[in-house]
Amino acid sequence: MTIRVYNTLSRQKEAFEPMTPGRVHMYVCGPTVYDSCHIGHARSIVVFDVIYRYLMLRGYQVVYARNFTDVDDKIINRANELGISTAELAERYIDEFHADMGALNVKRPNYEPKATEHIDQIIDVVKRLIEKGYAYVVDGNVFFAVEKFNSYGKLSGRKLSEMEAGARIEIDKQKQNPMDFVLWKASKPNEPSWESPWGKGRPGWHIECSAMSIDYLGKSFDIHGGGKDLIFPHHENEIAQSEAAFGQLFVKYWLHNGFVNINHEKMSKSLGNFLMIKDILKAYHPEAIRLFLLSNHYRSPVDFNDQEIREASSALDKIYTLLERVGSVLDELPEADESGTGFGEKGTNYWHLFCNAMDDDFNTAQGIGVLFDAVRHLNRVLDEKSADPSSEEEIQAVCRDILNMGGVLGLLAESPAQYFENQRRTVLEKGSLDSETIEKLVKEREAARKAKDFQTADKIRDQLKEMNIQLEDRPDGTIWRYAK
RNA sequence: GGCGGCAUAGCCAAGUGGUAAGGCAACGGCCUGCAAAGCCGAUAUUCUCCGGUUCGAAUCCGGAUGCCGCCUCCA
Repeated sequence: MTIRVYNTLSRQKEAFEPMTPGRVHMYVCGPTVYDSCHIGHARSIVVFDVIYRYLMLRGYQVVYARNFTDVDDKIINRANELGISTAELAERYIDEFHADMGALNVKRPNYEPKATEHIDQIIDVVKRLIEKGYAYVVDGNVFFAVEKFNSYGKLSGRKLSEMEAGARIEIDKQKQNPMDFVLWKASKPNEPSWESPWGKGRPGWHIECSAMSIDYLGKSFDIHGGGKDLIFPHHENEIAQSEAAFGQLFVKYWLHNGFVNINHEKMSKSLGNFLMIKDILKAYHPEAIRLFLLSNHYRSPVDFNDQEIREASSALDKIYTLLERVGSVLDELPEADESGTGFGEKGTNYWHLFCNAMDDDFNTAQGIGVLFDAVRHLNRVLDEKSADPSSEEEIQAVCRDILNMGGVLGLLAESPAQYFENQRRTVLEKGSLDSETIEKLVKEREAARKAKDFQTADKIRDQLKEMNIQLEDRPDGTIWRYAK
């Protein structure tokens, strides 16, 4: 089985064949650290996190780099507003980013380079572009001359002539062509700046990604990812710079994720509807957010709203409920197999179906369908277990599959006990009840039931239900959980 | 104006030529003192509409309608 990926460059799915067999070098555009991360960032990062996990599981040795843009206009403006340095501002939001991503169970890339720590490499690329005649200097600014690069527009499918016709950008008189973009920006007073052959300045936005990806992954590498909005101009310009400077293919596969809308509207500053990750995490389990984000194919747009995220939460409950059931039957849950060999013969049919889905352009939505098929299968086996104690092996195998799928998706990282305990704690924090009161009521009801006083028992249950507490009578006692 | 995408049950969603996955919700049955959880079942004769290609189309082609994105900082 080969993995097939949709390549923005060719506008079709292609067989995935890394440049070096067995090794994958990938780069994803990370955030500009001037503000908190929103759900849109989360999608991009979670999607590529899953791709990263899956490639490793398929046995590839993956080198993954994701940058921080820590110097640009927005950062400078924000730092000035707050009266702190750009470095302090960047550090603050990098820390926050790591906290958010940690909560979302995102694996750290091998490298997380910052633009400001790669000024030498950036200057080096700019120099090279000037030497080769692709760039020109005007008053301490260095611009890339798009007309000199023949295949400019190949990623976004635009032609220079057409773009000029429709261009509504303010024309910069320093530019030879309105579409030329800045590689090195002369600094104004009181702006962070670095010495360069063209005077004090700072890097343009696009050049950092070229310089850093090349530095960590090579002049040609396999996968470059990011949000769809980065196709033009950011990635188009990265290609132009990199290929002009080094005369070789920059990136083999370009992958772009779709947007997150909020209540059917685009997230935008004018609407003020940015949903920050840290705020969503206050109300919902991080894995519910992941499950929600991965329920649609990564290239499609997805709409974030209360109903959707609640549904994802219910779906996640269903999986953890199953794991809890398994835990009550087996001595311990099987270990997920993250060694990368789990792909071979060990898995059952569910695991292979899941891999088939993932092989098809990382179709997590389909994969999640397989996951739920496995959940239903296992619930059925558990229902019938009393009649057939020899089913333990099957339970082990399917459960391991479920945990393996969870491992790829970055889900099911908690034990069921932890998961439900956290959920109960959240309910208690929100509500006016404390666990002692609940336990007391549960005991009273238990006593009433024993005395066959079902009227009283049901009254207590209804009373708790009104406070979003659902009772569940099990053979080994009554438990309570959050009622959706 | 240029480029691109999408339209599948009440909602979300997978499915790119072989006869409609999965989740949530609701309904019937099993289980239960009753519930809950879980399982089983029935739910789209049909995939926005109109044409065409084909033995066969949600899937390919043409057209229509509707919605959305990018072209400006943006994941």
